Amino acid sequence: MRRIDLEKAETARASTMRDINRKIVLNYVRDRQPISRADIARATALQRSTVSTIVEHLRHDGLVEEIGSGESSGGRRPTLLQLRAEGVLAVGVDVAPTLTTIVTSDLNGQIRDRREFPTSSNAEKMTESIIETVKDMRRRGDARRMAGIGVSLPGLVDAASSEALYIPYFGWRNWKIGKHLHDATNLRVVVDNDANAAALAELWFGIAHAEAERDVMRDFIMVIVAEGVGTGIVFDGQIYRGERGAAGEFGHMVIGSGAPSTCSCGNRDCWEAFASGRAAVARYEKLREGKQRRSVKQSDNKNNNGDEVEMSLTHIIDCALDGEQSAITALQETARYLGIGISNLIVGFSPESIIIGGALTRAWSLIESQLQETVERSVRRGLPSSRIAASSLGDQPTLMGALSLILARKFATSTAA
Amino acid sequence: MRRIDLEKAETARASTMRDINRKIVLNYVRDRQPISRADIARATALQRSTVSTIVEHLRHDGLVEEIGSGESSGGRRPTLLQLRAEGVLAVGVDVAPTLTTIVTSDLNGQIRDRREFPTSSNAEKMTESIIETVKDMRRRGDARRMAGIGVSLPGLVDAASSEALYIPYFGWRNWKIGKHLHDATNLRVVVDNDANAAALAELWFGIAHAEAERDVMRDFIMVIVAEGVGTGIVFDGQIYRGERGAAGEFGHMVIGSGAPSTCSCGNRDCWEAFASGRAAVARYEKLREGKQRRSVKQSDNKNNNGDEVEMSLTHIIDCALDGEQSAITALQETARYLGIGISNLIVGFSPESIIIGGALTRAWSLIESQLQETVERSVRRGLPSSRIAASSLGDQPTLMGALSLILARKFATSTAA
DNA sequence: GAAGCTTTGTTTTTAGTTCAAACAAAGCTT
DNA sequence: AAGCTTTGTTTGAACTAAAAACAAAGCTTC
Repeated sequence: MRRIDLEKAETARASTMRDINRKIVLNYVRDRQPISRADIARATALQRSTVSTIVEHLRHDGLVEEIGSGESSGGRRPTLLQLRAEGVLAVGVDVAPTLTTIVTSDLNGQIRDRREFPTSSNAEKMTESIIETVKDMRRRGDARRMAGIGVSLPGLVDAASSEALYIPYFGWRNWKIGKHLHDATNLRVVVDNDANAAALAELWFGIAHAEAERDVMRDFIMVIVAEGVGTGIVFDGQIYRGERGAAGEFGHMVIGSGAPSTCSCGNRDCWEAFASGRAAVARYEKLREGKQRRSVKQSDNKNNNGDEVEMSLTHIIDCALDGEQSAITALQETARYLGIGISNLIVGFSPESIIIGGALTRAWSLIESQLQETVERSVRRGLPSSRIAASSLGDQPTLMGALSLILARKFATSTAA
Repeated sequence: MRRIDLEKAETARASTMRDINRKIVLNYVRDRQPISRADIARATALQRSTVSTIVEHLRHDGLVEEIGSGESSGGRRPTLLQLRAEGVLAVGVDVAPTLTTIVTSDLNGQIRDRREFPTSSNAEKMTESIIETVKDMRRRGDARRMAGIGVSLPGLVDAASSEALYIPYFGWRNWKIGKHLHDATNLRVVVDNDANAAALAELWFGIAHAEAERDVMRDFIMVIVAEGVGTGIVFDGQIYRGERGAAGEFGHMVIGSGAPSTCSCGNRDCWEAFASGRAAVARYEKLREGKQRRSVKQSDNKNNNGDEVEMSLTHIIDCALDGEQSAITALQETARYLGIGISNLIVGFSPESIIIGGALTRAWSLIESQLQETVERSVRRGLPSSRIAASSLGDQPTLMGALSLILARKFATSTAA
């Protein structure tokens, strides 16, 4: 039950009807491939004749293809259909504090080409490197099929204007990466915050997609824990962006006071100040009190390159996985506060699940029980408790997220009406 | 850009097209009344002929009527259309801790009939009283036009089964008010949490509706502050309910420790424990230290009738409005913590605005600046700050909410596709 | 005040899409 | 081999909105 937005609502005409049904059929092919026309007709309650004409269109557009016939169930054998994955290439650009990864993938999210280089703290240099890499991939690949470039950034992004408003890690402001990339390549460019992008990837390529039996998750929150803490909210199968695209900054919610580190916004009582990689580093340092081999700058100036801080979270996780007690303690204490924030989200949203991504997930085995326990204790009794899980997208959910910014467009319905 | 829910998606047929366009036209009539067919055609880009046939249907259904002709702009005079408000009657039941209000209204939300009685702490007695009142209203009114009964409750509600899972104020559990009301009246019954209901009212009958120029708010959060703290989330013109309808319990998010009162869930670090009417009462008591005329039970047992606690918030507000300093201080201190929670919501959602409702709003003039200031200080610099406003629905937003549960259905699009 | 222009609303025809039913193709069962 | 089942296509009907023509009613201007 939703209120119509009269400013944006589009009236239905014959083409609307067609577009809706084509999208539905395309999604059935994607989700249940291989599948026959008759199966689609049964599942959608469309007539077989209608499905046939729709499939004909989809084949003509190069999105669907026949792959021979299946087993007979007592009559004519069905003709099986699947996505024509090679029909579309997407480019994904994942800018993380230390490493920038650029890949191309097909419609199924299968990666075709991959490049990596260290992220520079100089925004102009980054713009150049990204453009160069994409151009090179284009030369070597099939440029005609490139549908667009998705860019995932660790900061505040205005998705509408494809502009990075503020990247705290490097202190970049108003980085117009979207415009630059578009001018250089003439491709569609979509830019978003890393947590939003990862949430989108989880929605379209995550757990639910893998386990065909389970329903697709449509309400969940993605929490990216690395240098900072970012959140991406998925509501009713859709990313929630809020005014000026600034939603999903739950990392800055107040959960107490006297945090071990400062937040990227300067406060000391944000969730991020308690539960980020930076917080873990601060705890580890305090535990080792001067004994630590590697000195770590407390980042309070913008524009510090900060590689050491990021390295340190990686380092702590390494030590913890090696069994070093103070590293384990630092991580578990961080996980406890992570749990408090997650409890807040669960209590407020009652989502189907909370998905954790980012550098911290490498220590998942060490922190999972602490996390579960904290949430268990904090969530109000009687309320349904949501599942908490590490991202199913491997170690780079944000990279998959960058691709999803382009790929999801091919299957999603428009926002109108 | 949303992912299609294949389990629920309905394919488009001719009737889908018709239904969409009828809803759009109906909403134009509602929002811009009086309006002519030609104006609707211009605004929607539908052909005048199409608008004519749609309006014919809407008139036949008794939802729209002609009210004479308007001014000519150089040609034939337009025939003006408006909602036929008497076509539909809705019943709204607002169960608040002290008072239960039952009203009927027309399609425009104009109240026609009104009854009130003190809320009893006995659930069965309440069921009876409500049924009796509705039946009586039905006898005296035009029963044929009654479209349904909306019920707003201060607690955890499963909207799908129309059952109150838990009403902390009275300790009621699994109160099947929906089923009982439906069995007794054979009308459609919709039950929801008070904050959700009030949010729905704000969406359909709130500020934006009154000021025709401004865009309709489609992303905001309703915060109801009375005995406890409840939140209703509106996202993309739609109430967000979450798993098992348990969303919107941000009152139980952790924002610190050592609150002046306990939360209805028993914890002492929930937002509600810092910012509810109960918290204000505790602060006031402490400030007056035994001097207060009226002793107030600290409610920690369920099933305490608790009228006195609710009376006390009213009482404190009265005193504060009379200029009593300790009452003012207690309220402002409460407002400060209210502000912290609101900051969290703003930072996380970046909604267009936060709307405050409930008993506390009577003290709006005393707390507004404190609230604004706290939020100003807490919200991260650079992020857009949302507007904070008292509900525009008078002193009973939840009553309007109860009506909206039925009325909104007449104009809203279905969730499908 | 009459002719011509403008605006509104209706009527008629056309086009696009799905539905429904019949048909053709291909395989299983007995 | 006959009959049944299943799949996919063909053909015509039904529904809806678009487009164009028309009718009604008012304004403007000479």
